[in-house]
Amino acid sequence: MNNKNCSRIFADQGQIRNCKNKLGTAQKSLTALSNILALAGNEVRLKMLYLLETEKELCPCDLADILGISIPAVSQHLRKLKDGSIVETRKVGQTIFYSLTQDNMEILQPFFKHINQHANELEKV
Amino acid sequence: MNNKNCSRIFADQGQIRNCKNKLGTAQKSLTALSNILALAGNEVRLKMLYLLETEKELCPCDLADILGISIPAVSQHLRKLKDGSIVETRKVGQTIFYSLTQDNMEILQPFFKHINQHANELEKV
DNA sequence: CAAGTATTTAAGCAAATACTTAAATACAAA
DNA sequence: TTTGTATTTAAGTATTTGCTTAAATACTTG
Repeated sequence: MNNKNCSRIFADQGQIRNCKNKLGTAQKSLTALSNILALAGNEVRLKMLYLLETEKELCPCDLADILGISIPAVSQHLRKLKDGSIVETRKVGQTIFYSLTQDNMEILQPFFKHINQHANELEKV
Repeated sequence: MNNKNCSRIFADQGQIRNCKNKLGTAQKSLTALSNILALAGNEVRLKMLYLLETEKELCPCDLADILGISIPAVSQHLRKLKDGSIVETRKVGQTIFYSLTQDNMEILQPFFKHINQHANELEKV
């Protein structure tokens, strides 16, 4: 009816109102989650997270070597991950070791499981 | 030693080689997963997925109304989700209903759980 | 067929991404 | 202190993203 976008007769205004309410309630967690997923949704960063999971900690220098990209590129990805509280740092001499924080493990852990499962499946073929 | 990027004495070449192998093995699943996460890593699209999960199916028109963005914007997001096999369509008259496929539920389901949990926590405060 | 409606596609644009190289820091060790 | 190393930051650029409006499709129905 009084719907600017959609004048479908069958448009269920109650449903639409209900949906808006749900989004309102979940707004903060939706924003937070999408931020984490956006970070993990870059292939290079996902590889970094996967490597940090398996290796416990790595320095930017090693990551650049493993991933085959420049050190500044690695550093900039790591900064984003650190800004998102996904990784933390430990300093040993002049080397800085990055590792995963526990903050978002509930979300990240299934990814690692998924990657390993599928990698194994491909191995078995 | 013979490492262009990193000449740390303590760089463990065995570890680095091992990491490269792991990435090679998991390459395909890393690419596939990062694609899905990139799609879900956009707040608007994450909302869409969340809504489709709770409502079973919705048309572009309703989504535009609920999300407060234009119909073409919705349509373009939906196309990306469809290209990624995350949603599928059902046609009723001239209305097209979008719904989640089961293909990536293993990955997506935890997100919905996470969103609901956190939304509930905020409610209780 | 003609008119209307739901959706998609096209075109254009501003903002965000992700990389590169070069310069700047920070620190360790000779 | 000087030199060298690990890292970060800055600057520049090409690409991608996500939106908008306008036009095109597809389909229904009078």
